[in-house]
Amino acid sequence: MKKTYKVIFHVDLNAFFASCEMAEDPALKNVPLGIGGNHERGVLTTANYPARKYGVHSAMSVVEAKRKCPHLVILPGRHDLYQRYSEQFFDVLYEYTHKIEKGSIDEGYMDVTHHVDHTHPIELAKEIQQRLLDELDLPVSIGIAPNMFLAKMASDMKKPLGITVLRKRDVKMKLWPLPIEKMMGIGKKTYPDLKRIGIQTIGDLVHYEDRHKLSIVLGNQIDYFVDRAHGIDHREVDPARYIEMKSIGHSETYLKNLQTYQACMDHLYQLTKKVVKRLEKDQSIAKTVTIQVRYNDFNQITRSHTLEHHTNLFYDIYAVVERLYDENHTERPVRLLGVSVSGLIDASERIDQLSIYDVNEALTKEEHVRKVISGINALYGQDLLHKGVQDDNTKDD
DNA sequence: TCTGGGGTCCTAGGACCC
DNA sequence: TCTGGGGTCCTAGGACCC
Repeated sequence: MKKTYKVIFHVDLNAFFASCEMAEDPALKNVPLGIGGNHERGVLTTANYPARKYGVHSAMSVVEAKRKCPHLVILPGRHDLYQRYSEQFFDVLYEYTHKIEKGSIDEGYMDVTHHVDHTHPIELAKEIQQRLLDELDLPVSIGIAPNMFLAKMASDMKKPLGITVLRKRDVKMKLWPLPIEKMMGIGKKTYPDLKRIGIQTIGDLVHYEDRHKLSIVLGNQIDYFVDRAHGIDHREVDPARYIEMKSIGHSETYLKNLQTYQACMDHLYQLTKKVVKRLEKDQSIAKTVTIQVRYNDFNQITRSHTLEHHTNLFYDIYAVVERLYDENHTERPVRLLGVSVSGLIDASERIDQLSIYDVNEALTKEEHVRKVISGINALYGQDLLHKGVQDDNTKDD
């Protein structure tokens, strides 16, 4: 018989980056630990639970955290290590089902509807939690609910090492009393607006009568949020989501603001190198190049340019970065620079684009000519190499 | 609280095409 | 020619999440 409801787990690694470091070095387990850049402009990405006792938490500036907890140990963060742990974490989950949607590096949704035919959901959650602790030394909280939204809200209710069930009939007692800013999707901009019109809790949102006033704050997301507040969420756990990366970027905040054009270009060059390295590693090619410039007053601009064809060649991408910066350079001190690429596709798809020609010859010729021509592209802002190709097959309407 | 770095998604206007 | 309607792509900014 077909079930009329689903059983969704949201599995959330507790203090993930810190937990990885503690798994690697158990001596860190009982000391307050934060992960982040240990300098004046540093911010913590994670704090372990001993550190949280001092009021230290993620997104807190390192200066502030040290004030609250002078003996806080701060480690710089090793993303490759965390990536490996994350993969092992998901490998354990995949042993139970492949209907898993990654939420981020440290959380995922599992649709275990069919698995719980023969195991009680709570027993299954306990088993998964214990295994992750035994095998990887990683603590998780698990939310159990009939949909993704409620599972997510549930996993947040008890940390660390919590298991929380949130059924439809629990919504009134467990969800509605929560402050509105705890709701997924309500951030620090929307929260004050909701408060201003008298909404403090998720329950207040459910019972709000002036729909017009509410729509001014929530726009056309209004139905989305009201549904969620009722505990309604029809999304399916979608394993394909978030598997394919949509953009790759690097950015840096500088200890001292950059004052000169040359200093900015030097850093943009390095950032572009990092981005291209990752493009190559992922075997992807990109179509749009974006730079980000944040000034000392925290105002920021983004400027982007879309190429006529996808590429992962350094000289192609850097030529665009250089031109975008040239066009937007000012005397204002620069706090942060960023380079990112988007419109990513698999590198093998480029061959498909050229398949009407002799593939091998077209590719080698292209690789060769592009390096030479990218400088000219930078000057004229167009892709000269492909202009001729394009003109042959566009006029057809 | 003087505010990182990795991302995703949405909106809105303009260009351009049919 | 005094003015449309639908669709897609590009660009810039912004909100949000971990």
